[in-house]
Amino acid sequence: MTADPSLRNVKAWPFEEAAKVADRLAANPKPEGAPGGALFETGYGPSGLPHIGTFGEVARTTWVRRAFERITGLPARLIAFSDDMDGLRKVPDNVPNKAMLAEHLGRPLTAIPDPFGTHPSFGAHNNARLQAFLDTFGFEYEFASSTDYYRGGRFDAALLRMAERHDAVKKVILPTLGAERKATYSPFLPIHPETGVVMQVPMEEVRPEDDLLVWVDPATAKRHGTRITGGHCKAQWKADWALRWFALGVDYEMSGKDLIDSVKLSGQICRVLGGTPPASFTYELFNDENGQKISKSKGNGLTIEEWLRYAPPESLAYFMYQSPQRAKRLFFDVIPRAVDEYLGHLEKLRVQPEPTNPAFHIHNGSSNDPGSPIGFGMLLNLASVVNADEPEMLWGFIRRYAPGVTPDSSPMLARLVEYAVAYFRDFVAPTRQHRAPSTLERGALEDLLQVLRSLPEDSDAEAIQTLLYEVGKRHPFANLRDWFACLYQVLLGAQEGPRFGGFVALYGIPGTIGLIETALARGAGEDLAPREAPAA
RNA sequence: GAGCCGGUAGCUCAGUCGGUAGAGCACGGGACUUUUAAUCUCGUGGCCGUGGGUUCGAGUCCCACCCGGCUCACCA
Repeated sequence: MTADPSLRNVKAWPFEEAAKVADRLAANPKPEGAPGGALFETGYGPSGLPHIGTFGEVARTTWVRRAFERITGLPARLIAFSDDMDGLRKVPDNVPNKAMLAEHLGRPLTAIPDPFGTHPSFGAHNNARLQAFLDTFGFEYEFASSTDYYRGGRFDAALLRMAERHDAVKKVILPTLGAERKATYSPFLPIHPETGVVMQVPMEEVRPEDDLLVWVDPATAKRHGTRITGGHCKAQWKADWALRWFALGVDYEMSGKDLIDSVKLSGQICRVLGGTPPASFTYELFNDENGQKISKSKGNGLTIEEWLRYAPPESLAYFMYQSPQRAKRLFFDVIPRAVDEYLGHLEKLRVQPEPTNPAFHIHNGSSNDPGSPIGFGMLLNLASVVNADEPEMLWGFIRRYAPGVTPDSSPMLARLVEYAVAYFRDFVAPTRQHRAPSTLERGALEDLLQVLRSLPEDSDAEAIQTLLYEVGKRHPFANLRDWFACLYQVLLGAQEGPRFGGFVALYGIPGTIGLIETALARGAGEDLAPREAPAA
């Protein structure tokens, strides 16, 4: 890609961030022989599974990466770094074989059998889950395992440097700790040679010249000597981050605001080691619809599975693009708007690619996706109106609204129709209240039933509509509006609805007959099973 | 205690380089419709948290304060 330095002035945060990376790289050139270009990192905790925030972080980092490539014309790599050598602190509650895991507490995740039995270790299992997750979205990245890096010696030189400057490293961290933790703190966490546990103990001696850590097991009072290099110890969190930045030459890493202090302290340690910390970017965390924090126990907020059940991943990417440094509320109601705003930007991108356009970043520069001639908000309304429990119901109405539009000509619309139907099934249908018909209405419905039964199945909407009026007029409704209200409320469980002739034509005469029979049976006192409510 | 974000229409939010205040929803009128929905159209609605400062001019930049939310101070 050819460099376009003018892009660094584009008022879009990925370009602003990329300019920071370019400046950092210019001021801190890679050493001779090292791969050129910039290194971007995203990191993952050891025990958690990928979630909506994981998606956001990788998507956002990717946008900065691409912007960097456009500005500088230089290559850029993204490593997804898994801290899989970390000790297991507690047994997660969403896994099998908890008793087995409990026996391995404190050991590196890669040294613990996989409770699912599908991978060589628990760490390998989680790593595979992470990669599978990232792969479903087509992210480009290089996976990095902390354990592999430690054992493979990729951190050895940096570890020895940290040993040489052990006191200075401790001096960064100690002032931030309480008295209790201060007494036991060490940037080095040796792996216990007998138990395999990642030890949090003070170092008696740190001897870089001998590649040796000397420490005492508090449980046995036994002295141990552990090699610094080769994966026999790992670094404690903030030191570990700094070590990684220093050893790999990371140029850019973003993180949530909960890590502001860690970024600061790890940066200081990185400098103590003789490196320059990466350009950093702090994003805000998401809240629920009431502006409250999202907690798994409360179940508030929104999972990525929920989002992707009701809207395309591009709309989630767009949501993530928007104001990453503002605390945004993440709950169901933001989805339709995100979809429609995304569609708007997609349309503009197709016509004229502009680097300030969010869709420019989401689609890496351009797209010829024709988008959707109908907005998502409208589709959701329509789905409710026409009782769209099947895509074909929506398509029937779409064909009349936008003639010539088909799933082939508008693949995006075809996807949105599926999402709208899912929305209707999960959120609208369960709220429908089918009331029983009055005596008057019962008579009219029975009349309609006879009429429909004698009607050809391919009767068109207008013909059916005419018959509906005739049936309504045959019965003493105060006005015809009441007749149609009866149809919506008794047959569909809704207060309002579509022109009923059109509905019957699409829903099918046999289907409509079924609706009426069900309603009459309900009115006769039969106890029908309520529609099953979805898990919200 | 330290730090981050926010406060703009009834609600949810946008507001670019400082230049007459915007959208969606809601509400009201109209069109379409064989008196029914979606849809389309027009409209009502603002001390831009408060006070100061810079400026010819501030929602926007600076300072102070008030209110709300979140995060970190154990681990990662």
